[in-house]
Amino acid sequence: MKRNTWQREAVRGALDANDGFVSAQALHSALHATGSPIGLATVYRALADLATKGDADSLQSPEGESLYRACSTSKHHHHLICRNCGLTIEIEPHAVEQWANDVAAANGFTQAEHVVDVFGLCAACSALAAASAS
Amino acid sequence: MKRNTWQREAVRGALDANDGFVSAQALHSALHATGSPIGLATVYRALADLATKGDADSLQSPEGESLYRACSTSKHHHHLICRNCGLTIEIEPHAVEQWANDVAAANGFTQAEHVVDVFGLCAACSALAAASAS
DNA sequence: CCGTGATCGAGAACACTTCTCAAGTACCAT
DNA sequence: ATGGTACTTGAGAAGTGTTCTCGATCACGG
Repeated sequence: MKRNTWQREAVRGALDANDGFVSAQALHSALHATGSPIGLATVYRALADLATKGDADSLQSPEGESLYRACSTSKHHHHLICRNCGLTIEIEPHAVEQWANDVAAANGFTQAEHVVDVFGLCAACSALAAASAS
Repeated sequence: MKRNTWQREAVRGALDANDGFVSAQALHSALHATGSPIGLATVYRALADLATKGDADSLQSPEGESLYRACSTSKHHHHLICRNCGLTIEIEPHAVEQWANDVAAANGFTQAEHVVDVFGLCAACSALAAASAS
């Protein structure tokens, strides 16, 4: 039995308000900044729940943090993430899905899951990088 | 200036002796098991160095550990990893490389890097899972 | 063989996440 | 509306993995 608490709503709201991936800690800070006395443990729980229900994506940042993002669809999909500004674009990798399954099957693997995320610099950040590099 | 110490050799050796990805902690334990009094900090340092020089791959396990693997080639490639036994197969994702670049370019991204790893159950572990599930 | 300074190692320090448990409270039935 | 129940919360402790500190050590060049 799941209850509807304002804390859960707050977490979901904070996640929705954010375009890119955010860490649990950042989300907690953000919520506190708005005056919510929500606890860190609760944020983690809420995020875990959202991720489980498919309402949020989670991935590991290279630094080892767990990052979360509101997910408009619970369908399987992947991301194109700007390394600099965090801008995230959802992508639909039909080809990759197929490929991953093929590769897995060819090697006798079952229950294949794949981690496919593309990191790069978005157009804006690319321009900035080029400018500062010159 | 880099020195050649037996500790570094030991770490590299232990990594080579292993087929799949291993955690830094596991590597440290393995080394201790062989009698090396090597320190955990040193293992981390050596692994970080190897990864930096391109002699080792590193990736984050879903649990957040850093996993390392000796890398025969410093060429870009990906992995098919058994979730159960750790068996790792290197795969050559021509199609995916192309796709990743296309997607990145289509969205104005530059310097695209991608994380493409497929997790699953290898043939042997699949059989085991099926047997225990029934 | 010596001196220098990079490296080692044990443990402390850190960051992130999960767990504990008493107190609070949303929900259902009445 | 009221009461009971048990899920949820929150503060801090605990746990885990990684990095840092710093004196001691040891590889390497001379």
